[in-house]
Amino acid sequence: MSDEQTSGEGGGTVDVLIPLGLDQAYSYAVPPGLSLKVGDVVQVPLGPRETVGVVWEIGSGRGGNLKRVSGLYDMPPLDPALMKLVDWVAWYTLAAKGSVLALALRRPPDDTPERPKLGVRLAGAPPARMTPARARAITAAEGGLLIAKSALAEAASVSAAVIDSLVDAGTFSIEPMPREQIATAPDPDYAKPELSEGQAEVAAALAASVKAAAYNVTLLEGVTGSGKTEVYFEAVAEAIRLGRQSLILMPEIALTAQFIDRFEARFGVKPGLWHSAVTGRKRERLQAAIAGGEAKVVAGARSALFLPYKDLGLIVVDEEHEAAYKQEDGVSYHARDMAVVRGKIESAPVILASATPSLETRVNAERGRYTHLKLPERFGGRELPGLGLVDLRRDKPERGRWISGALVKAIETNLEAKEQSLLFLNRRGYAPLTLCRDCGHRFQCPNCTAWLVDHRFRRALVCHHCGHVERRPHECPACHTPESLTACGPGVERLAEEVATLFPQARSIVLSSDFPGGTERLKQELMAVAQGEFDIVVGTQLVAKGHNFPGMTLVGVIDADLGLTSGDPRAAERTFQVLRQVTGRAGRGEKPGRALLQTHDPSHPVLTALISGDPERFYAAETAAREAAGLPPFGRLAALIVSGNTQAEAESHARALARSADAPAGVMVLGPAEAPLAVLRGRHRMRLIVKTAREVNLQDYLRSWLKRGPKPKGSVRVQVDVDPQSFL
DNA sequence: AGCACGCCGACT
DNA sequence: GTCGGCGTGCTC
Repeated sequence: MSDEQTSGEGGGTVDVLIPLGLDQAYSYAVPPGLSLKVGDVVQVPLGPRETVGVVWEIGSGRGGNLKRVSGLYDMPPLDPALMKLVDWVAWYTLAAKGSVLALALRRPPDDTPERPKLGVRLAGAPPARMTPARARAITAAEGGLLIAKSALAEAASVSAAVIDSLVDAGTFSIEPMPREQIATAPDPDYAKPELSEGQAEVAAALAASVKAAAYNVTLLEGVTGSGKTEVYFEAVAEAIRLGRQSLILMPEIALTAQFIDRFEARFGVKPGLWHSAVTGRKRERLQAAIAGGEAKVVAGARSALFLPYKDLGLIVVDEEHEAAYKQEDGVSYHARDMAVVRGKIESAPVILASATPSLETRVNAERGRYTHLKLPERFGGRELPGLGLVDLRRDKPERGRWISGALVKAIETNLEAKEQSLLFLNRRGYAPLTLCRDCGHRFQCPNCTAWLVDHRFRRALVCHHCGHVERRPHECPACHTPESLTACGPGVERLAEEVATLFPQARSIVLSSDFPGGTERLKQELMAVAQGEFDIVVGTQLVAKGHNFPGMTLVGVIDADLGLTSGDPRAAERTFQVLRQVTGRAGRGEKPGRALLQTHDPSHPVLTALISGDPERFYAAETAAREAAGLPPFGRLAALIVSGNTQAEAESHARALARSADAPAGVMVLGPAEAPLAVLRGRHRMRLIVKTAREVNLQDYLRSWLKRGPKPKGSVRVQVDVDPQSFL
């Protein structure tokens, strides 16, 4: 009888969860001779075909005519902790259990033998006939090291054929490459950093929590340059010393060469890297190394959360406030919150690192759910930039100009001192609105409610919301007056025009995601800026993070009010974060920096808090403003995304929820502005803010609502946006 | 995820 | 008249 609970013998039944959009595990009969336990990966018939699945439960199978389990895969069973995570994430996100399992389940191993990569080595005499290409290849191969053929071809900028010919000539020998080391042990004492007293203290506290091997969450807050990474690396080092695994989660874009270099400099080897571009065999081998416990440190994007760690001793979520942690298609989850849940399940400490923590994380810290550690100083004793406001109501640029007198002066001073300036305007294109001088016609997107943005360089009007593009006509489409169209408001392109007029002698550049020539060129230009090749940089959000510009001593924010009035309940928070980041670009090198923010509302709490340098003030002001506006307080918010085939349909579903008799209090319907991707795919979404009383179990409520609700034509998906741990 | 069923537009 | 578009539903 007790055997029934631990294993499904021949004649019994098992419930198998299949990694598809199914919410229930299906029951199958266990064939004679097979013994199955929970977590086993099996093959089962599903409809006309065979599928992989995981034994989720034993013996609760309904009677009747069940299909049989076809077989057991020769692979390690799913870890109970991972199963628990799948159950929890499915419950929390209201996603089908099977879809969540799909995130966690490894593909059954590919049993075709791995073909070793071939490498070449300089081994013989030069060929009888020497050509420039051959000479380059030979030079590149000097030193007698074994080099992958493709890498050598790339390095010598020759084709693979040249290398092949040199192999035939006997100049190169061809040998199988040794398997790339995927899990070389990092050395916790490879290069210990020099930490300030304050940093060492925080590092010691983090290391202690790793040693304690218990769940707890620490918010590690420190401005850019305060040494956050160095400090959490000490926690990672401690985990390595204990022989346990660490996961460093980061936004996909942050998995850069810079981070890897820093890791390698600290630990002597690269971390295991997990992101969407790691595919095929490499992915399989890394998974195996993680499951086997050989991979000690994994740095990965959000999907790394569902990897089968053997002995997870630490989770770090770098840049915890980043929106990239939100998965919006398929299973909709916030990786930071799920990381906390995984930490809880695995009894591992979790570190949330950020220079600009999100409000919900602050709330959790304030309530004592998270420990709050701060790194106040910048590393090397560098000072934070001085911040100042320019009141545009007094210092008003002339019509069609956007740079105030005070800012012009500051730029001039900087130019004379041969120091760099950054003008920040978070608006791509030339002008955000185009209208007809004659009849007042405004160019609006045919799909959305957004204005079309004038992109002069591309000679087009573009909707930044859904991607719609049209030609900029020469006459007004409404009144047909020729050449009557006029640009309203500034974008970075227009600002660059003004810079060229005001400072014709300065070397300037515009950097935005529209940069002609793509990401590669953009990277080169960022490098050029860092090397001081430009005097004035005009840029969007893109310049706010990542690259360090040591020569940048002035940051001018053209419109600090931008984004404060957008109706999005998180607008103020995002503005605060981006302004803090971009003003932090000033004075990262030898010389101190300063930042000037142009505003029409100098007493705005976001700006006064920013100027004060104390983020807590922003948080306090934001909380008060919310209360005054009748918005639900932080920590009691969740967002529900309702989608339908049309916006009207989605809206009506959303209203139906808001109206239903037992709905949680304070449901608000917001516009679809936060879901540009969904709009791109032709699906309109609504975002609801749901306020709950503490007693309401939001997930269970929504789940039941979805079951009995007005069966929508489209799909209803739920993303819980804030308040991750209230039901933990 | 696949695969079947089912109801409206341009074609041998 | 049908071929086929993909929306919807089902799989123990």
